Amino acid sequence: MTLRLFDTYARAVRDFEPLDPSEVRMYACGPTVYDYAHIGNLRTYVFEDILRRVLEFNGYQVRHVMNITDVGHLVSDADTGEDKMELGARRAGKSAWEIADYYTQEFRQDLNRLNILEPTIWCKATDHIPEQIEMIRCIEAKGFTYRTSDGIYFDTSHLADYGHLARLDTSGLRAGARVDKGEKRNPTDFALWKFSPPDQKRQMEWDSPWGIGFPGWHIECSAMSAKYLGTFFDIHCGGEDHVPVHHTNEIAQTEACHGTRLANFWMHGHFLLFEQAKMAKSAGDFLRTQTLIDRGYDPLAYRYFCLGAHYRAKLSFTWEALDAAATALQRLRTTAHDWGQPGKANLTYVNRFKGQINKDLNMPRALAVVWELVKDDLSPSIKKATLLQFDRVLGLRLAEWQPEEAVIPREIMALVEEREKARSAKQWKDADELRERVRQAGYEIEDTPKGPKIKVAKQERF
RNA sequence: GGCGGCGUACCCAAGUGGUUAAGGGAGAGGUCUGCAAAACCUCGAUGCAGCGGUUCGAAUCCGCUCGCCGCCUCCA
Repeated sequence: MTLRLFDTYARAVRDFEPLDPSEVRMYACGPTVYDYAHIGNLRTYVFEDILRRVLEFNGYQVRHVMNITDVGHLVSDADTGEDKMELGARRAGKSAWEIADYYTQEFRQDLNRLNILEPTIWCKATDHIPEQIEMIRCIEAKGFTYRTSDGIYFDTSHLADYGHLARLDTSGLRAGARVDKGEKRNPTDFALWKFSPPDQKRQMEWDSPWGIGFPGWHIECSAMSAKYLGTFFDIHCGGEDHVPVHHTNEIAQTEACHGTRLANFWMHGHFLLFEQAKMAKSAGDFLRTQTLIDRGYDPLAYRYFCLGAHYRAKLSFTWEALDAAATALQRLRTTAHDWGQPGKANLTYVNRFKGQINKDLNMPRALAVVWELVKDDLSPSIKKATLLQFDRVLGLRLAEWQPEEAVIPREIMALVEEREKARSAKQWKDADELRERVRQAGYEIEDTPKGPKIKVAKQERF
């Protein structure tokens, strides 16, 4: 069964064939660690995680590289703004290095909460300054650079097919219409190396053949991916917003230096919408995994929610939809738990599931197969084993889930016992009154053949 | 202004030319229960923003209209 993936470069779904049969090499653009990640950012990492798991499900070994951008990402892409790291540091009254460490750890916690597998290799931009300088020298030697008063720039007019990934119509771009072009020769030119301001000592700066300064944003990905994956690898992915600038420029740099378009497949996750607009850090509502936890949600409910939509479609976040996901996930967990020990997986179902995930990661359809399995009258042990196979891709931690043993306060237990006495005496009115008192205290009584079960009442969320 | 995309039931969302328009949640009815809850069963869009067109056949292709969003500014 062939794995088919959408390639932004070709604007088409293509059969996936690894360049090297022994290992699939993928690079995913990581975070700029100057602030927390919001759940919109994290949707893209969920998509990349699914991609990786689907590759592994297909039997490939995956070398997954992710960068940490801890320098050089300017506030404005006109290459004129302040470095986000320096800005974040000043705002927090800490050093840029401390800020980077802090938000890197927070990001890794987010990944863990969403059961996103960590990359095989993490790489920080600041750990690879020599590699970046070397690549800029390479680009310079091939004649693609020029110098301005504030840095070394890439001359995009030297590349005949610059912007192909984004289908950029460079002649139609209105130079300087919204952004001051500065000393740039072409509106699409971008900085490879920025000089430190002459009157100012930056926290992050390095010596280079061109002067003291720091690398531009795009060069780190080209340089580090070349180091860890080679100059032409299988898949490069990121958010859809990276298509027109960041990935376009990565390709330009690599084409100039190595003569390849960097990756065989370019894949992009689409935005999460919140109140009909893309979730943005600038807008007030900035939801994080911690926000969800504070509201009483398991972060994996958000993961399940993401699986309900195709990665190449915008997804509207609503609390009602997250509730739906949380409920569905909980049902899946309890049902699977009740199935007991896994036996042998059902191959027909596994193949149907695989058919969906291999169709450009059609997770909504894959979930439909999941629910069909749940309702099927196969034996519980077969269903359990089959579902656990699915979970290698779904990543919902279904195998390790256990019903929560809530700690019930003694006074609540006393009320429950009292109610049991009333019930055995068939004093229904008293029993119902006691149930109500327990509910007022925030607990629900569920009568089962084995006696009453007490749970923490579901929170009202609105 | 230019370019790209979207509009499917109460909510989220598959489906992109051909059997009865996936799935989840909510809701309604039912089974069970002293009552509830949970669970299970059943139901749910004769229609896919609107209007035209192409076709034996369209949610799916084309045109127009309306509404929304993204990119061209930092951005997952």
